[in-house]
Amino acid sequence: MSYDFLKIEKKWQDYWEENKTFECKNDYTKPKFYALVEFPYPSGQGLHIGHPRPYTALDIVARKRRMQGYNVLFPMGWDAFGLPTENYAIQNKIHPAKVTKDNVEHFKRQLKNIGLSFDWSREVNTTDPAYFKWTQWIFIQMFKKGLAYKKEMAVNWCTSCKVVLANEEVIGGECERCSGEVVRKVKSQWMLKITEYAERLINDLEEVDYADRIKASQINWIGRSTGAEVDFDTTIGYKLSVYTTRPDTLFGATYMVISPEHPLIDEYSDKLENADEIFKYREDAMKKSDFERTELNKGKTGVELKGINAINPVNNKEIPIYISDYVLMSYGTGAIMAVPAHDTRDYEFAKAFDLPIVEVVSGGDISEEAFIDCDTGIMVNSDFLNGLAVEQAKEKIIDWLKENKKGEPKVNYKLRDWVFSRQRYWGEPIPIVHCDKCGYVPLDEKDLPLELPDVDSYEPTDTGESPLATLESFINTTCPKCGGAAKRETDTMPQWAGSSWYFLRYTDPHNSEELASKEALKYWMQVDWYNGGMEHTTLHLLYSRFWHKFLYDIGVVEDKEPYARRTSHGFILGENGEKMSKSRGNVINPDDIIGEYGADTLRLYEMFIGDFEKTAPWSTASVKGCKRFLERVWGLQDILIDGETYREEIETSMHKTIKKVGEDVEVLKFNTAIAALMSLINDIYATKAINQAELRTFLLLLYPFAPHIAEEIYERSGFSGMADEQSWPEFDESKCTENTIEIAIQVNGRVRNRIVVAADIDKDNVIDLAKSDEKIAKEIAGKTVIKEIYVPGKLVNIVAK
RNA sequence: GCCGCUGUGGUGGAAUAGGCAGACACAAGGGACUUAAAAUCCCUCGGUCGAAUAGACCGUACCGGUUCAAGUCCGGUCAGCGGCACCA
Repeated sequence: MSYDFLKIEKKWQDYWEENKTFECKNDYTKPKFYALVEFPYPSGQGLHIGHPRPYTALDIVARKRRMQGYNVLFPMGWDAFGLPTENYAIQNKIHPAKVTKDNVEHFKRQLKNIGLSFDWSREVNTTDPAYFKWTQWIFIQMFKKGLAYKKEMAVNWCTSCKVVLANEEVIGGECERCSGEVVRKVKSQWMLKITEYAERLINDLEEVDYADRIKASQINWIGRSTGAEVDFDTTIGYKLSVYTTRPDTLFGATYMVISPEHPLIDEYSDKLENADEIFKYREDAMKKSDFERTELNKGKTGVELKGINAINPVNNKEIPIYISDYVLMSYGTGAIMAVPAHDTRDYEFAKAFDLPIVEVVSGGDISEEAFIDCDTGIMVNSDFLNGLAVEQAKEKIIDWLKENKKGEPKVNYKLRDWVFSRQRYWGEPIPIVHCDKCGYVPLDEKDLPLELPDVDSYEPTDTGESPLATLESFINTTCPKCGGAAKRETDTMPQWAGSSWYFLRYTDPHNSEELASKEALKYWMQVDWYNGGMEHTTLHLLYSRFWHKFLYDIGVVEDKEPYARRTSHGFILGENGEKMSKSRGNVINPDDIIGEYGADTLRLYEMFIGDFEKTAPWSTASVKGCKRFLERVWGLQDILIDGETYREEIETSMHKTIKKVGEDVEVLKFNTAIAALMSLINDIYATKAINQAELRTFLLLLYPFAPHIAEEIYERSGFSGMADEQSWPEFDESKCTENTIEIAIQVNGRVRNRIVVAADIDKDNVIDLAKSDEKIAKEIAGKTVIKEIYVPGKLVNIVAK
């Protein structure tokens, strides 16, 4: 009987579906485990070979947890709003809902072919009105709390997608999705005040178990810095505030710079002697995209504000003010004090405009470059700060600023509010109307969901308006507050909206009264283990933490943080080590691999390919190794003998492997767990037999990794019940070590021989044995032994001179 | 520039908390079986010297240090990957 994987896999997949094997119990008395993988965007291309890697990993965890007695929630759904679907719909003149439905079906079939143990009864879809009703509901709650607001602002506009992008979606001046050119455009946009949560988003990372690299990049992205806001008087009476992280260098501030958008320019244009020149500079700067403005190695440009000077508060010296595009309106106050001696950019600007450079921290050579080092410098040319170290000077100057009412300590963040509107069709409609009398008014909650209307054309418009804006019947409505005529918001939400809370919906997906019941949320949350891509660290992961914290604040959820543990997988690259893509011609289709080698082989290979957290190149040749292993597993049936306890010659191997596999799964070392199973099967074949007790344990260890073959052999061997209902095997620590061990004997750190000794031998005995060994005796003859080291179970080192 | 990560055989990768480097695989070579091929099984497989499965030396990007002992710790250098980037 050969290993007919196609037949076996089909058989068990059908069985699991018919018997609803993986639907989790609504038994809230059992211990729970919530395993979560990021739900995919169901693109037209179908499943990518990268998808099964994280899915299989948590499938292994989920299956193991079920065997360990947990009530496991391992759900799956669809993050289905999005541009590719909309674009496909436009090109092919099919409704995006239909495209979505087809793609979902395709994805679902592919996922089922991998044998993942998802609870499909809890499937969610972000484009389902019954789902996005609650996305809209959350938005309205945010609006009511003042966290959603509309603002006229310069935004990132993708000229190709014809849509506004969040800062997070702009990569090196290009659109994250289509690589199209991104320019600045002033538009009125819905914004979410994520900045209000910046501090908590950093601080609460201490409460969760995320991989360090994930925490680090979130902290980096939020970009907290501490310093002071300092007020400078000007010769026209305007108070010019700046933010600085180096208030200690205040005596070195020899000029100031404001950003081109700074309100001072319009307010006091009549005082400017060179207003024309300044307005011209501003116009040029506004035309450029953020990327152009911040492009590397660009020389500093700017124009002096003639007719206005600033006054340095610490020494009352008059200093000039410049306008320059290296100062951004969106950070701090949009103005800076320039300390050229101790800031690289200011240094560069001062050199270009021949401005004075005054050293206030000694220790560098300011004739060569700005001196930045805060740790070693001593204050000079700074009156009452002279002689202090930088840190002391910071404290002292802040005290001085407070006393003299010239400034105060201040914390700043790089994080900006989240641009939340998109001018596209295929997204959640924003449930707000604009009434001339009442302003922006949210829909009544009983009128949710606000569904997408049917339109003839989903085409984006060059005017920057949503396709919905052309639909009079949709736009014109009545104000929920006053009943008067009002107009609907026509922008839709970004793709990140639906994924910001989907993990909550899984706990109670069919609830029509609430986003999920209190009991379900209380029982299932937090997510115990969430795995997803590194690329979502500063987008989805941060956004969903923000939403969850908001829901915590309004009493919907009980935990401050949604995810107790977050891990990240590496990408799978093409065989040539490059990113897989159609244009490179190195795409591997999971369906092909399953057809040729089977789902169990695919699962095993994706886990065996390398360190789970690192990228790994695909190798079809190596897939065969995993297939061979499963063939050998199948072959165990031919050498099966009777026996209800482990045979002596294999006992230690059995116990060691149970321990190793169990531990490795918990720390993402799936590759070495599989290696351990391979070693065990090699040991078993070396004995030319396997007994029933051994086979049963082996199958249970294999089951989470390769469930179809494990279940099949389990059944054929006549063991009771199903593999997935059995308890995870246990090991006996005392049986994990051999009775006798081989230890290495080193002389002066070099291995000279190996001897076999009893495992529990003591130091004196083993060293006597080592020294009496013929080779070792020869090595140390005529020398004085200085030191004798015994590392139990490993080696002896004799140091001799 | 800043933050994070990585550097080990022909390849993917192992190596608890400093203790025998190269587990487990892939590829390659040799052999068995076969009319033949595939599959399977057995053997070899870091380098140099060597007839050797005797033995010795070298070897975890590079230079140095700590230690009885370093892939692992410390200091420095180089290379690559990812992220951020005129953030004051």
